[in-house]
Amino acid sequence: MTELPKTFAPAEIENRWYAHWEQNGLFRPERPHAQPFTIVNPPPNVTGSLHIGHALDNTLQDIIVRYERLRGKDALWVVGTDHAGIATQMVVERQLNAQQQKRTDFTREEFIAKVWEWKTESGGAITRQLRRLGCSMDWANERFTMDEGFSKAVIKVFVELHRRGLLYRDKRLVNWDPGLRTAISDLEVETREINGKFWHFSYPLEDRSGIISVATTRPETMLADMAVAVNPEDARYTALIGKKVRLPITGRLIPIVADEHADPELGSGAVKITPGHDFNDFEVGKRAGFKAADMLNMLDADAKVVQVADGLIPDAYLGLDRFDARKQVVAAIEAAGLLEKVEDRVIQTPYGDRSGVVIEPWLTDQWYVDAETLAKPAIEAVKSGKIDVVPKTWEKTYFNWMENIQPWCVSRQLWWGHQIPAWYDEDGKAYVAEDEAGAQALAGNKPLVRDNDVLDTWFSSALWPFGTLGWPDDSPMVARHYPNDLLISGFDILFFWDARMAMQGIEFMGDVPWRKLYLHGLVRAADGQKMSKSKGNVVDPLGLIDQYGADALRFFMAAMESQGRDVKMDEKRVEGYRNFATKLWNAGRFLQSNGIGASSTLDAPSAELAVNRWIIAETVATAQAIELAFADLRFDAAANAIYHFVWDQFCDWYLELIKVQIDDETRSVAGWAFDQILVMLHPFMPFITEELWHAMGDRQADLIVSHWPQADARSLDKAASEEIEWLIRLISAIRAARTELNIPPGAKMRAFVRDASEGSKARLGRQQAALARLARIESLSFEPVSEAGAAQVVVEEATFILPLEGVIDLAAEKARLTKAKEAAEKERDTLAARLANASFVERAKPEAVAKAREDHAEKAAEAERLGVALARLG
RNA sequence: GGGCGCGUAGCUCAGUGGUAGAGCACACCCUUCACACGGGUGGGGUCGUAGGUUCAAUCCCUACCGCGCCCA
Repeated sequence: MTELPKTFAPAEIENRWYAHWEQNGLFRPERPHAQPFTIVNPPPNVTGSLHIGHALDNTLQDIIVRYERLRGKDALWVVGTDHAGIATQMVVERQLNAQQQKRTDFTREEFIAKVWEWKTESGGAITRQLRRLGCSMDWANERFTMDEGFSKAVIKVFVELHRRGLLYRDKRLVNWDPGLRTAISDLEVETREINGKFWHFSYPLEDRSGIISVATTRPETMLADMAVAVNPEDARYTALIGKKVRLPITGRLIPIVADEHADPELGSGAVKITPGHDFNDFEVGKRAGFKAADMLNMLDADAKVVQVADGLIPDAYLGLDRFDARKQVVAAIEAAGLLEKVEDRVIQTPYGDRSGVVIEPWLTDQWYVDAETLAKPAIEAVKSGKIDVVPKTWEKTYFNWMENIQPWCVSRQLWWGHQIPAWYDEDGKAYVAEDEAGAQALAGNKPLVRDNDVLDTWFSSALWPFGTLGWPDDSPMVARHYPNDLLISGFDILFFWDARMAMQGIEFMGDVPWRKLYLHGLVRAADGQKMSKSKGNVVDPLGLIDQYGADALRFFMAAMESQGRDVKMDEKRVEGYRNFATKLWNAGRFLQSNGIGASSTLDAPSAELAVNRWIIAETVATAQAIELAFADLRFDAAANAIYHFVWDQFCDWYLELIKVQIDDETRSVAGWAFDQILVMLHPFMPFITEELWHAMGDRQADLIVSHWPQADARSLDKAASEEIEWLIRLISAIRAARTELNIPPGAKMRAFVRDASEGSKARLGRQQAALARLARIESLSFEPVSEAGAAQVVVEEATFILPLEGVIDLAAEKARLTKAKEAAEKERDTLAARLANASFVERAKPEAVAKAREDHAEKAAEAERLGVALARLG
C-alpha cells in the first residue's frame, strides 16, 4: 500500500496512467479466444481539436468499451482521423497565403506533399486530446482515411459501384459553392431565411400585343431565361401558351410554356424559367424539351457573369459578380419602364454550411451515387431490426430521409482527397478503373487524362467500419470484427455518416455495419443555446479537465446522458463529480488507515455480521443495476447507481457502521466491496480508480483489465439487509428528533425502549455500539420509565424514550410528534378512502389492494402509537 | 406545410397507471480521530393548460399554449 495524500489531484495521475495503459498495450490485450466487441470511433477531422461534443461522444464510447473489456471481451475500439478534404486544404492554403503564396503556384503533387507535411507536423492534435479524456482506443492500429490501405478500399468501392451501375457521371444542377469553388452535397447546404425582394417585371410579348408579368427573387438570372411558364389550368394565360416573349436586355426570344410548376396564386401566376440556374426551373426546362447540354449557363465558378451560348448578354454585364449583376439588371429594367413593383419578401436562401456563402445551382458534369438503390436495403435493415436504433424515435427521421434520398454528388473540385479513378479520352468518354493501366486497357490506345476531382470525404468515411479492418484485403480482422457491435454518434451526423455507412456496409459486406446504433444529442451552453464560436459561449473540455479532472468531466457526461436528449452544460455539476472523486479518494484513505486493502478474492468473502452481509448484498445489487442500465444504454441510470452506492450506502452508512468494530471479517469485506466499487466505477472514472486500485495493495493485473463483479444471488441475505435498513431508519429518526429538539450534537443520551418485539430487542443487542456512535445513545434499557419530559421516537412497533431531565422544550416535542402523527393519519385516511371504494377493491389488481391494506394497517398503527406518545407527554 | 422532441422543487435533470426523486442552490446545526471538494437535519413541487379513458392519471388519449430541432 502507498499512502494517499489528503486531496485527490487528478492531473498527475491522469498522465501517468494513460501512458502506462498505452505503453503496455492494455487498450487491446491479447484475447484471441474471447468474444469480440467492436466499436469504431467517428473519425474526427484531422484539422480539428477536441470540443465538448467530442467529449460526450467519446466518453460514452469509452464507458462501453471499458465495461466490455472488464467483462472479459476482446474489446476493440478502432480509432483514426478523417482527411477532411475542404477543411484541410483550406488550412494549408491559409498557411501559403501567409507567405504570399497560393495553391496554384504549385503543381498538384507539390501541394499535396505540403498537405502531408502539415499533417505530419500539426495534424491530429485531437488524437492527443482524446488521450487526455482517457479514451482506451486501439492506437496501435490508428487509421487515416488517406492512408494507402484505406485509400485502396475507397478506390475499390468507387470502381465497383460504377461497375454495378450504382455510380455514374451526369450533367445536372449541383449545389455549387462559389466561395470554395467546389460542388457540395445537399446535406452541406443550409437553408436560411433572409429578407429579400420580389421584383415584378413586364416581359413584352414578341407580337407587341402586350406584356406578361413575371416576378422573381433573383432578377439577374433573367439574362439566362429560356422560357416563361404558366399553369395550364390558369384561364388568364391559356391564350398566351405557345406565344413568345422578347426578353429585355438580351432580346432573346423565349416561349411561353404550360407547366404545373407555375403557381396561379403566386405573383402574377406566370414565372420566368432559368433552367441553368434553378432546381425547379431545370425540371420545367426538361419538360419543355430543353436538353441539359443546351441550357444556358451565365455564371462561372466564382459566380461571375459569363457569356452564354447564344452570345446575347451585353458586354457591360460580363465579369460582374452575381449581386452586382442583380443591381444592374434591375436598373436596366426600371430604365426601360418594365419594373412594375418591388415587394419585401422573406426568401429561403441556400448557404454553404462551411463557407457561409450563397450556394449557386450550377450546371456541371459530376459523379453521382445512386443513393436511392443503396438506401433500400439500409431502410429494410432498420425495419427488420437487424440494426437496432436507440432511441427508437430516430427511426422515423431515418426512414423519412432515406425514402426521399436524392442522387449523391460525390465529386469535389479539390486537390486534397481521394482522386477519382476515372480517365477521359479526347471525346470525354470516361473509363473507370482502379489504376491508369486498367483504364488504358479499357480505352485501347487512346490518350487519357485523369479526372481532376476528388471524392467527398463522407464517401470514404462511409467505409470506416470495414475499411479500417483491412478490407478489401483478406483480413482476419474483417471476419472477426464486422459487423461492429455498436455505433455511438451524435444525431447531427445521422445522414452524413451513419446512413451512408449503412448503405455501403450492406452493399459491400453483405451485412449491416453495426448491430446497434446509439444516437446522442448535442452539448448545449448553460443557457440552452447551441455553442458556437461566434456566440462566444464555447466551453473547452480541456479547460474543464484541467480544472476538475477528466474523471469528473466524464462522469458528468454519463450522468447527463439520458437517451438522446441534449446535454446542457452545468459546470457546478462537473464540480460535484470532482467532489465525488475526492469522496472516494478519502474513503480509500480511511480504509488504508484501518489496515484495509486489496481483496484477495474475486468472490465475496464469507461474513457473519449483518453490516457485512448487507454491504455484500448491496454491492451485488449495484452491479446488477449497472448491467441492466448498460443493456439499455442508459448511461445516466448506470452512473447514478454507482454514485449513490458509493456515497449514500458505502461511505455514509457502511464505513460509519463498521467504525465500531473493524475485525478481520470486516477488513476482508470492506476491502472486497471497495475493490468492486473500483471495478464498477472504472468505466466512468478510469484514472482515479486505477490509482486507488494500486494504492490499496499489490495487484496481479491493472484495473483496466480486471474482472467485472460476478453477481451471485447467494450473497443476498434478506434478514441482514432488513436489520441494517431498520438500523438506518432508527438512527435517522433519533437524529431527526435530536435536531428538532435542539439537543447539542455531541450530547449523549440514554434510551428506554417500550413495546419492542423480541426481534427488535435482539437487533438492539447486536447494534448497540452503532447506535451509540451514530445516534449518541450511551445506554439502552428495556425498563419502564416516565415519558413525561422525554422525547419519544417511534420506529415501527417500538418507542424509544429519551429522557431529557427537564431541558426538553415540551412545546417543540409536542409539535414534532403532532406533525408526525398528522402525516401518518393523512396517509392512513387516504388509504382508507381508497379501500372504502368498492370499485377499487373489485377492479384493481389484487396486489394493489393487498398493498393498500398493508400500508393502511401500518399507517394506522403508527398514528396510534404517536397519539399514545403524545398523550404520555402530558 | 410535414416530422420529432421538450415543458416535473429556485436552477439543471431523472422517473413511475396507485398521492413524486437526484445534484446544485437555500435554511439551521457541527473544526466527531477518511473527507468542509465534508457531516447531520430541514424547507421547497395543485408534475404547462383544458378535456377524455380508468376504480385510480404527473404518467395513456385528444386539443390548446409555450420552447427547441430537422425536413420541404
